[in-house]
Amino acid sequence: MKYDFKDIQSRWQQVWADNQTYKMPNPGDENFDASKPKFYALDMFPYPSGAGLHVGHPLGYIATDIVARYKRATGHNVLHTMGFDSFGLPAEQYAVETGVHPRETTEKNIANINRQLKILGLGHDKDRSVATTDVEFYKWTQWIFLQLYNAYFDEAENKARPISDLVGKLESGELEVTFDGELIPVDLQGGMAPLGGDPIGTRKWYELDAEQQQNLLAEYRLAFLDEVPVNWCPALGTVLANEEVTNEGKSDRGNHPVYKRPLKQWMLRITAYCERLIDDLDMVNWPEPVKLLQRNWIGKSEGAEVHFPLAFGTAEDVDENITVFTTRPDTLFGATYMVLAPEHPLVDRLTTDEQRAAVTAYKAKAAAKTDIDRQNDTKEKTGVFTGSYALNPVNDQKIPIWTADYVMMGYGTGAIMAVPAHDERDYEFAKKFELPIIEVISSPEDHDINEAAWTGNGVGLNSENEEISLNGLEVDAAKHTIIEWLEQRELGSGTINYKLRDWLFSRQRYWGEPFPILHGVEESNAGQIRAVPEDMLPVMHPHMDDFKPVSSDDPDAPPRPPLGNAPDEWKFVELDGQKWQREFNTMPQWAGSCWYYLRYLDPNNNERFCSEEIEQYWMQSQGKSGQAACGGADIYVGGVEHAVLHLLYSRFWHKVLFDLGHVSTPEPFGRLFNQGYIQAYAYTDQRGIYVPAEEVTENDGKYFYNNEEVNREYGKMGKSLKNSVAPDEMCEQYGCDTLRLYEMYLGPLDQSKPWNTRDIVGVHRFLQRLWRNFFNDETGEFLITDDAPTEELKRFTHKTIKRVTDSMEGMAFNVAIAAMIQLNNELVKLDRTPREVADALVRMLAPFAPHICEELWQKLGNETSVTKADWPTYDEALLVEDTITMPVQVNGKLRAKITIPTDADNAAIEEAAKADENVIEHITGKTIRKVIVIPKRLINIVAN
RNA sequence: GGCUCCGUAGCCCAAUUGGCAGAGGCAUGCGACUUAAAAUCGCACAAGUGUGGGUUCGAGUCCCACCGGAGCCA
Repeated sequence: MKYDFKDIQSRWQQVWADNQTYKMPNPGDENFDASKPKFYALDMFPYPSGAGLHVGHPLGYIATDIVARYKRATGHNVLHTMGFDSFGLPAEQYAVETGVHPRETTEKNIANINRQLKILGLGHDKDRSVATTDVEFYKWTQWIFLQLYNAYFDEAENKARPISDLVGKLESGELEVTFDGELIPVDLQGGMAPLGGDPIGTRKWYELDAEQQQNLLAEYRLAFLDEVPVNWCPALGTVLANEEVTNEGKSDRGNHPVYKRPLKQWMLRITAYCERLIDDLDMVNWPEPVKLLQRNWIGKSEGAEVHFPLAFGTAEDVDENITVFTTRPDTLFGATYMVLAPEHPLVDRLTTDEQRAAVTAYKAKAAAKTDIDRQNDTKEKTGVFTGSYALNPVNDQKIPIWTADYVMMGYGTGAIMAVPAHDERDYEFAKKFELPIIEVISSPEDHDINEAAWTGNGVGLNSENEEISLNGLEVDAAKHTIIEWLEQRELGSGTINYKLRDWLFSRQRYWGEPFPILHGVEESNAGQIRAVPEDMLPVMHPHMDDFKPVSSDDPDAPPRPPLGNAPDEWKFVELDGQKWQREFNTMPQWAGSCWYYLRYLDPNNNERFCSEEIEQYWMQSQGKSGQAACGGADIYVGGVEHAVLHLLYSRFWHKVLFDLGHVSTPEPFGRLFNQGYIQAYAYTDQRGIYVPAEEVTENDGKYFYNNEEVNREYGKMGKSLKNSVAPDEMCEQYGCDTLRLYEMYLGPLDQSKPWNTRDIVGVHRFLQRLWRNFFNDETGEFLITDDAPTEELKRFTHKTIKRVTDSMEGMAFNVAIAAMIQLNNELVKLDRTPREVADALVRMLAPFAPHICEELWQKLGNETSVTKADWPTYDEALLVEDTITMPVQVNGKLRAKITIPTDADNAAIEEAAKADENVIEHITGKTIRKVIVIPKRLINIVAN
């Protein structure tokens, strides 16, 4: 009776499916045991690619599955399922090429991946699975978008609130509006606050017309339309996210040119949350590198805004200021010129007639460049003098104003003060255009300011006016001093700036969530925007035969989203007697993944995206050790490539939902774990093109494909390197228990490691040996005995339980497996396997290899499933030995080993050590300076 | 270029977190089974921890510099 993994595997998978073994009821459901603590095990859900899964994908899924099973065994209610991030470009591209509806392609791919996942024997609650393309799912994605649309960020409370609250405050007169659109609180008791009247003047809400009111609210909504420079790819007919644009400024797909162009787009005001997104990282149990990446991505920098008075042309009289943001206000005395981005609205006004032609030409040239090109440090700096000057507010020096494309409109204020002595880009620019370089921070002796800028620390020099001096001050002290002075003189102020931009949220695509937004198209509602009423959600996709976006070679051609070609019945809606046109943009792929983990909790709820009671049970920390205080999923496993985008976007959405009272925790993912990549050898031919790795043969250390020698490389497994190994084949050959074990046995989960198909046989042999410890291969005789194990084996078993338990807690699955192999190897030496040991081993191995363990569990005579079995416990008393062997060192070198009672005190240990012959030999004639005794570890005698 | 992480037997990895460098697996060698091979089983084999310095009674582990690899940002 051999170990027949195929039979065992298919039999038990069927039983589990029939019995709904992995179904997890919710609070309020039948069979829900409220006395158990909860555990929410979450995977980053996959995009259902047509290529299917390779062995790298399930690495995290298997790990999460093992954790989930372990937590069930240790008495938790465990929520564990898997869904699909199924909107996205490939299905749409396929639709463009073939006319097959993306939904059809998507569903086919999902079915294929579900088939692959099924083979792995993952214990998912299938009834909780969702796909972001499900109508019932994206209904709520649209609903959440409307929550954002109908909310604003209250700076005073540092949280989002319904926009109706803002309207209320405006209507009551609590807030008034300046002509800049800023909101000013009015002291209702004392009337207008500032004595002498307000120079700017304010208006009350009722003084604004409907359009002004709408525009004002748009300035505050968390979802808003704005004209921003975007990556516009006319050939694909869509805007692209930054990560979809290559370093060469071409589209990731198709290699078409991408241009920066201002377009009216939906934006999400994630920048309002910068501070909280940074601060709350302190609450989550995440890998430090990921926290660091998020902090850097948000990019908080403290600096100053400084107002520079402008002199138009050569005129001396100044009537306007320009504000720049700088992180180095301490270098203000070294500002020798200013630069405006070519798009800056002041450029035209500042340009003198003599410079007009040059500036206009330069602006056109800059507009044709990509951002990437403009930021590229290696490219030579370009720029043009506008003919106008500004005054440096610290010393009233007249400094020229230039326009140059190394300054971006999107960062800060689109204008900089240039300090060539202490900024590399400014330095290069100044050298090229022969602008003055004034050193204001001391540099080390070996640094020559005539050769390069000094960007490091130092003390101030050449920095004083009649009122202040920064000379001799360290950088930080100088910053504080100058900011204080600027604030006193109203020449500027200390500010905080963030690198993070608002989130560009619209795409010109078909296969994304349609926006629940309507635009007025009649005379009576022209220019108005309104939300689709909640009871009319979801806004479904229109039926279309042609999915092609309208592409063009002309960079100035307007975007024509595919939904614009939808039939009129879809495009136009009549509401309250007015005609409205639907929004034609769709949401980006990130939208659904921002909240899918909440839908898993309550996937069939028609009333709400998730019931409050259920959300609270699964998301809130119950104060168990290991749970993050901020609540959220108890473990979230995924690749580090989502460190910023997905994880930042979903934290943002979650916080908005939290502020508005829809969820009860400030963070979505209490604990994050990044699994490493699975890597494999890849091979390139003479042209540098990757060839299929599985068809490469080795001969004498050289590698051949089609009899041609190929070059061996190494990298992340995937389609692009043609080095994928499919899990299906591995399961076919060795069974999924072996595959699951091997993936975990490769090495630490968080490290990248190479896949070696030839190594897999090692863990397969382990399972075969395990099987033979239960059955005689030839006779089929059951080898389990009720006789008690020897004392020694009993101790070893308990030590193993401890090792495995500790390893499970630390996610060190490779170590846990090694410990079980060892215990199993001990059993191999025996004729019969004691039931007590077999029982513990099967319980421990079950999370890793559930199929074989279920089979063995039944053979041991159990009537319930091994998936319901408790985790074994160990007896502390059995871990302690009576005697212990301790190494004895003399001057740090190992000289002897002594065996002594475990409970011997330090004096006894020392005495025993000094009595050893070899030790005596090494200390004779020397003076003992010190004796270090570490109980149960070692003795070190220091003598000379 | 900046930041982060990682370098332990031929290969993948352990090492109670500063305490005897080796648990496990692969490969290799020998042996058993077999007509033979595969599969399976048994036994054996191996490095002083990338390099150089420092702290310490004691360093794979902590600190500094360098070398090599991976990732993120520019």
